[in-house]
Amino acid sequence: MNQPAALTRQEQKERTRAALLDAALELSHQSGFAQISLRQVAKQAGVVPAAFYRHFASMDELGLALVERSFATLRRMIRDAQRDPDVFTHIIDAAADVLVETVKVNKTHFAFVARERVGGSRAVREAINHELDLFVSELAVVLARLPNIENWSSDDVHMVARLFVRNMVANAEEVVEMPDGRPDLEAQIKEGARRQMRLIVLGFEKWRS
Amino acid sequence: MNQPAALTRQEQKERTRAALLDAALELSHQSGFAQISLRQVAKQAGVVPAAFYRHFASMDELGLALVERSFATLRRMIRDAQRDPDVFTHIIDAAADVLVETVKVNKTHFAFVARERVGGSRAVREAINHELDLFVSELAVVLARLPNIENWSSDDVHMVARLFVRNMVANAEEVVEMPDGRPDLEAQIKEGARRQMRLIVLGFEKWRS
DNA sequence: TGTACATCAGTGAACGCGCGTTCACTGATGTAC
DNA sequence: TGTACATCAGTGAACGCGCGTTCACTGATGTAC
Repeated sequence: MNQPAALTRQEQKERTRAALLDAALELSHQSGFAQISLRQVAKQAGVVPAAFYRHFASMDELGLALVERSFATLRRMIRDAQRDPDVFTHIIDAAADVLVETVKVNKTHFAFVARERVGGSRAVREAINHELDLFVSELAVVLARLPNIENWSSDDVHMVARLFVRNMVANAEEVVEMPDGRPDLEAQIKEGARRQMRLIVLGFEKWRS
Repeated sequence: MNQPAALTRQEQKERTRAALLDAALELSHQSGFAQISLRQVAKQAGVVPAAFYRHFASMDELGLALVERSFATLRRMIRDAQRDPDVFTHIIDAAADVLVETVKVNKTHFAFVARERVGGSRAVREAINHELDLFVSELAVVLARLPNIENWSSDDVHMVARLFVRNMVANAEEVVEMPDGRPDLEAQIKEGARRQMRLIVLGFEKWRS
């Protein structure tokens, strides 16, 4: 009969930090990160308000940590999608499925990004837009390998990547706002995303810059 | 030498109401409507906090009045665009120009819509999304008259209208965040909007539901 | 293994502040005669 | 036109509350010997 291994100080600190991040994410789901207070976050995480300062200097700093965590999820999504060989043969159906599935599983992260991209504090907003720009560039690299796009100017490829990311963000917003237990709505959003992407891709063939 | 005509009670009340709305719009430009306080709005409008209640029961009610005012601007835009005969011959260039120009002139209204659409309180958010849905339907009616779209299903026309409105909102966000006195950036956004719309329209010809 | 000291994550009380809301009021505008 | 009363937009003081931040503290974990 061993004692349950006591946590080291470091482990315990890490847990509290994670609890604060989770608390902020959950609370901001209702009303937006900018509306929640340090005291609410501390209470939800089960610590006293002053303890907050052992982990973050301000709510803004916690917000930036959340941006980082949320985009780690997004990057994992695109990396997985690239590894899947179907993506290049059935790129559109795959993208629609992956989008809806990933967003559903990581609802809180996507909701955070969608909300704070426009409504957040300056620091949080800028961090998110920077990450989205990086994301557009990554997608542009993937797109540049597609048959009809090979010879486009890099400006044009970037434009298409922005068009896709915008619609991805917009569709993610819809999934996020979807009430639970409505598979019909989910199918509808997925179908809409698929059609929009198909329409855009149809334009590829005839494009002249 | 006449006395300057004294304002009637009604006129004076109307002025204060407008001052409160303007104050809220201006203050929310910095940090978002949900972050500003009733007291800040009253101060900026030059009245005592208690006077606020002679005009609105709460900040939420003022927010809904702002949604209404902002969409009146948007509706005027689309109505003007339809009256212009060039719109059907050069629909894309015209749309890009009208978009950028109108947004520039009505920056505060567009900024309000873009921000509060996702970041606002539930009531404000829902009011904006409802107005945007109406806007999509209006645009669908216009699009249905275009050559390659005539025979599409109404579902498909709606899908395209959503695609356009989404990109319009996204482009409006960019114009709103554009620093003053950067005509180069403005031209860049306009050109980007134009290309995206052209790409989408190219897909029209080949579309099979 | 045992002891003495150092570290430091989390505590709890206190602070001054801006908040939304209430209330009785004031005094200019409006109305009836 | 003049008078007496009614209306009501805006006032100013007061309230209780949650906020972010500070501070000296506690006591478990970590370290040196």
